[in-house]
Amino acid sequence: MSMTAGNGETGKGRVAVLMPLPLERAYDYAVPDALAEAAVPGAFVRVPLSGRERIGVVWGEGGDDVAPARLKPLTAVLESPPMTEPLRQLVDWAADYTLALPGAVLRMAMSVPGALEPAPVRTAYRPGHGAPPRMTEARSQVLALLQDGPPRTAAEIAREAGVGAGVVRGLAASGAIEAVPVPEIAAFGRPDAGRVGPALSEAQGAAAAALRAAVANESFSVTVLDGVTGAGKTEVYFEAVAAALAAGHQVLVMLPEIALGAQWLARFRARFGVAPAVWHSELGTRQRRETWRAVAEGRAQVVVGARSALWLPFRSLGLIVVDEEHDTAFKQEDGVVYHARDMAVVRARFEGCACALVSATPSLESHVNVGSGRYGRERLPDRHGGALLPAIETVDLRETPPERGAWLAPALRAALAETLAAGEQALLFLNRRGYAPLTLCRACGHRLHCPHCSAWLVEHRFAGTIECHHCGYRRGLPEACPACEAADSFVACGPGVERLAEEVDAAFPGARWAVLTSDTVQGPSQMQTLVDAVAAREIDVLIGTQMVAKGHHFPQLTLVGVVDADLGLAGGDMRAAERTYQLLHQVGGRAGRGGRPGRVVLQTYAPEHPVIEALAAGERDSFMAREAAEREALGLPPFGRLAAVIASGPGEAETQRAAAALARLARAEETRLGFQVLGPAPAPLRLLRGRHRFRLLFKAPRRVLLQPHLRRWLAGLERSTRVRLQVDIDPVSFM
DNA sequence: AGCACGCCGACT
DNA sequence: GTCGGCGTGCTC
Repeated sequence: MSMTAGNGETGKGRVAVLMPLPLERAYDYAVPDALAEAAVPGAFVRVPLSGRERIGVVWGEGGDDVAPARLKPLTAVLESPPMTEPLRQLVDWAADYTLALPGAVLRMAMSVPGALEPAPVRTAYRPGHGAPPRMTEARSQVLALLQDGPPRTAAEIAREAGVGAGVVRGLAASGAIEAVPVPEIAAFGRPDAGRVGPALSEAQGAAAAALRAAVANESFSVTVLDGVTGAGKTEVYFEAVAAALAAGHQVLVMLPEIALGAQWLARFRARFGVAPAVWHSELGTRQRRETWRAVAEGRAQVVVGARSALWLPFRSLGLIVVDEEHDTAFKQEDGVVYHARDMAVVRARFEGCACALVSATPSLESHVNVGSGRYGRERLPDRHGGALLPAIETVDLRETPPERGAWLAPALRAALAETLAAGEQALLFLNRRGYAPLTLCRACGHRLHCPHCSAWLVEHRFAGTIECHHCGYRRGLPEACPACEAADSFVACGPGVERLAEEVDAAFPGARWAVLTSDTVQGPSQMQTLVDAVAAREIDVLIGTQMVAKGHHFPQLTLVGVVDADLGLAGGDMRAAERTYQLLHQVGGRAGRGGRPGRVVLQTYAPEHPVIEALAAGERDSFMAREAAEREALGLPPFGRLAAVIASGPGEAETQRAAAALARLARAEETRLGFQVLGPAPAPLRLLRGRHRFRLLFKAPRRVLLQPHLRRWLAGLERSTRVRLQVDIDPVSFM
């Protein structure tokens, strides 16, 4: 039930209401006297907007620029707990920082259909007083089921008793079971903070104590928890989770979606006795609604989720954990462009709580923040439980190349043979989906490219298709070359995971292999099936893209072969080296757990590259220091500021004109402001989904803020309305 | 985001 | 002569 305005009562007050719509600002509404008390800042309210009712949030005092006569009154204040001040501050801050419309940011914090309506009432059944005219096997099963346990819905009864829906209907009609309304309130187990955790090593104990102290402070702090894969970081931050729970606070744990699997949940359950609430893109509407409500009402105490969990309506956060902190999946690239790790730190600041950034390979940003003293750091030096770190070898492909038409060099083949002979498991890592990255016509050299993007089509031989990896375009491999009409003339160039599987199959007959990519594994449940198959030793060789690198542990795996260690370095953006280091380190971390020493073989054409040398020597800190020095010299983040603007539109010329016009506006003030404007240049993906794209890059010293000027220029820019301008503050991708 | 208003092609 | 395409503009 919600409070509703009585007839014609109009109070004198007015409030600003922000709506989850792409509007420039909050709109003012009159507050009827009857609602004055309930319409506090943060309250969810129902308001009229262009003839429809909308739900918005009271954002503050109204202004005086809209004439009182034009104001419409609030129609209702909803029962839902008001949005807390820290979350409202975060919405404002994020909109200001990313140049997004505040309403667009607010949408992320309340885009849960139905969550603000009263909990729907479902019809459940319990044993009634009547007796069915005729007793059947199915009917007695239903009655027996309902004798114990709570009332259940018709669908639940049918499923649990293994009977048809008609049986339930018949019993209800006869009065043998009785309908009762049950509000839809999902139960979330209370994690037991008092349970005794696993024994911690000395280093773990020290790190856990530091994190517990940070939580106990009940004030903003950021701690980087830095430890190699298998060092037991999760158990350490679980201690901080326990401390926050014991103090009566909620906890948010953010993970890249792909790492949010059964393994993590099982560890949580082992520590706290129940499963946490989970939040990710695959959640159904009902679960979303129930979880959102449970978080807002404080019934869900720990939420583990992907980046969108950042916007959940926690009442009282005591700790935010960002696990795999370095992962670029935390950067949202469409809609509101933001980095969930950075935004998590900001939320912790507004909430006045502790934040832990967890990684085996912390981002350069975190390294620098530790160095400057802004963040604390706890290190875990060793693999917990005595497992040895893997030995890393490099194979110089210039000296010992694979056979023609093969992609595994002799050394890696030999290592694979040894591993298989020993009855152990191996992982081959290649960050390329499909059969081959490029398919061309042997007769005329024509390359198959996407009709909507400036990208090659990738052959997926297992599926019998060619696909664009950027827009989802897909078709069968043509019989004849579209250019010269030669038949059966296509030839695959370069390796993809499918081609690798073919090679493994030919070289090691009888070896059981599986390919793990986003094509073969669609969601958490399929991932779990595969992880279980590996654990059950039903698979000898796992062949995968970066999906294998994250979050899943394969205890029997003793060999990791990186087929093309140079792959990530080719693009050459400022984070290429850092990212490659993180990815390969993480892949290597899959090897040799559970007591067996692991072995990592890196195939490379550039063994002298700093990334490869650092990986082979295990010299992470000096590598990161070098990277930092390089970025500092160039004035790049985190030492300087960077913003990218992508202009995109259906027409190439008008798109370029808009980008050029923005560059002109900015260049007029370049010197005065200390900016550097680069571009416009065609984006690496110059055509995406039928839109032409041009990039501009704005660089500034750290002390200069880019946003106010960008905002000014964008507002004054004359352009075709077909051209969209997307701002990306602190860009991660340079495509 | 919706939804209405407003000017140019293929239908009864 | 109309129905309907979606470009443009507005919502307190």
